[in-house]
Amino acid sequence: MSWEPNPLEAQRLEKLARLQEAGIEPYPLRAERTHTTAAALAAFATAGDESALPVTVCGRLVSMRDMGKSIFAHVADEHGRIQLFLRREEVGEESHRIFQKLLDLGDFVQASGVLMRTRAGEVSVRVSSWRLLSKAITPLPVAKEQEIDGKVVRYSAFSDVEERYRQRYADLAVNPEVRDVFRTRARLLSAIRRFMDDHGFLEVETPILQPLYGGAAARPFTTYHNQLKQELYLRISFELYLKRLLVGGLERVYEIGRDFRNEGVSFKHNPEFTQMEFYAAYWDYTDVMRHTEEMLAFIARQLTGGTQITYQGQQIELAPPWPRLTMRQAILHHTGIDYMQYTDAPSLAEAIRQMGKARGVATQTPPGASWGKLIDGLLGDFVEPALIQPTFITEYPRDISPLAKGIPHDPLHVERFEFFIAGMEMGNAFTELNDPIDQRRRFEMLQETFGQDDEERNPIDEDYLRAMRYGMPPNGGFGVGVDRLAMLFADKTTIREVLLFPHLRERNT
RNA sequence: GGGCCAUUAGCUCAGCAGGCAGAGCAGGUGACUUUUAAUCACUUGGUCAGAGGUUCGAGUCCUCUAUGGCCCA
Repeated sequence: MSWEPNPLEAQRLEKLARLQEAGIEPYPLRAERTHTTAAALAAFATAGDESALPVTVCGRLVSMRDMGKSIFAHVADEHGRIQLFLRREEVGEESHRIFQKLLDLGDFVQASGVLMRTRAGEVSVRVSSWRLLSKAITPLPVAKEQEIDGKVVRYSAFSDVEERYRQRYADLAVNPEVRDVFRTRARLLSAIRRFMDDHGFLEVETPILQPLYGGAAARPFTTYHNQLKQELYLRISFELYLKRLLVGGLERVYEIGRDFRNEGVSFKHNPEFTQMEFYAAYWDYTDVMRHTEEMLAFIARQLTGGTQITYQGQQIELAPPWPRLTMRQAILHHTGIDYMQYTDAPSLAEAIRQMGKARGVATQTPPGASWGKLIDGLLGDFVEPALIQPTFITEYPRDISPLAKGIPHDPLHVERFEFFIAGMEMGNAFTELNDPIDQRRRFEMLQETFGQDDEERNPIDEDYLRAMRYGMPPNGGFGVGVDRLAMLFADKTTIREVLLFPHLRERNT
């Protein structure tokens, strides 16, 4: 796709040429700045109105009011904006003329002068000299702002969702609150790291390109290494590599990184997403639960100062302990079905259909769905949306949990939990299976139970089984969707709002 | 995968009963010696998402396609 300047861009290219004719380099090598806009305003507040404090500020021109012999303009930098007050007699005829005629909103400038307060009361830089730092050719969708009772009201803001995602740079440039979302996200990541590091976990990085995929029920992206002549997969989880590290004697490990799943895109799914997984030797899933609730409370305190957050108008209390409910209790409570009365898939599917009919609600009983998948479906449809306050759902069906340790004397369940906040599944954890013989059996069972295209069916990873045969300490493992946590803490309802560059379908224009 | 809705100027949006494509902001020209959504005067700007159809005539009605949003699966 090549670029054909539109009329507005052509005008600016013309101005660019005239700037160059006037001997002005529109993209100079260096800039100088003594104060950010926020620092300048703070310094003025300290120094007082009569201080005539000299400053040099840099930023984008975001407003301009030409009064003839003087010009008022605002420059915005990352954290704020400040007004420039530019007078012809102070900067000189030519400089004034160039500012007036050849600058545009969106241009980066550097301005030096002393701080003063205008008649209208706004702290401003009384400009004695200025320089162009970067000429903007394409006009930003600049909106006008007005401050009403200390709140910034923006008019005609850039708000087309599709364009905001496709041109996130423009979105970030003109919608400062979008920048805040990603600051929140960064603080979330840093809080997670601090918490894990403080609890003796080692941060590691394992392969993204894998010869075999595994550790989750998902379809992978496939790629190819030309020189090795080898098919490779983008990882769908970190699990099997992190657990190899426990075999190697690293007792507490975690990884934060990208997983890739070749599946649908929705308000809570992006083909690549960020996951945090950890594994701790000598822990079981109850230890993991304790760690989980403490971690979330820690994150909340780091981000907000307290453990209570507001999500979409709902108060959510993250302080431990969180309620724990077995899968069986949860399903019974929300659907009236005690699935232990139907311990095979056909009878459970029938019970679900009956319940749906009786309640007049849609149910999902796809043919061939295993017992565990049916239960998981009930959880997603009837329980998950109701779990607004943080909740652990425990004791998952064995047939959908091939990497979790069974519960003694219970052939149908394993020591696993998922946790839910704001009606969203946030993470998944279990007492990890460390018996290599049982693990092989479980893998083989999946091969028999699930069809070739079923997402539950992963290839058998013989190298992983070999690692297990060397002896793996008992351990607890955990995975959390970082994007969903970011949604929670940024109070956003779609994953795209917390991803800088969310995946969108290609557009052929 | 299915249903509904949307797509009009750089941005935000009108336009419906089929009859000359509009507004505000941004842009241009000019005025203005402290304005702040500055103001005032004049003014430029469009493949009405794309393709096809109905019609004397389509931004408006129909079909298909593309992209996005919401709901369902």
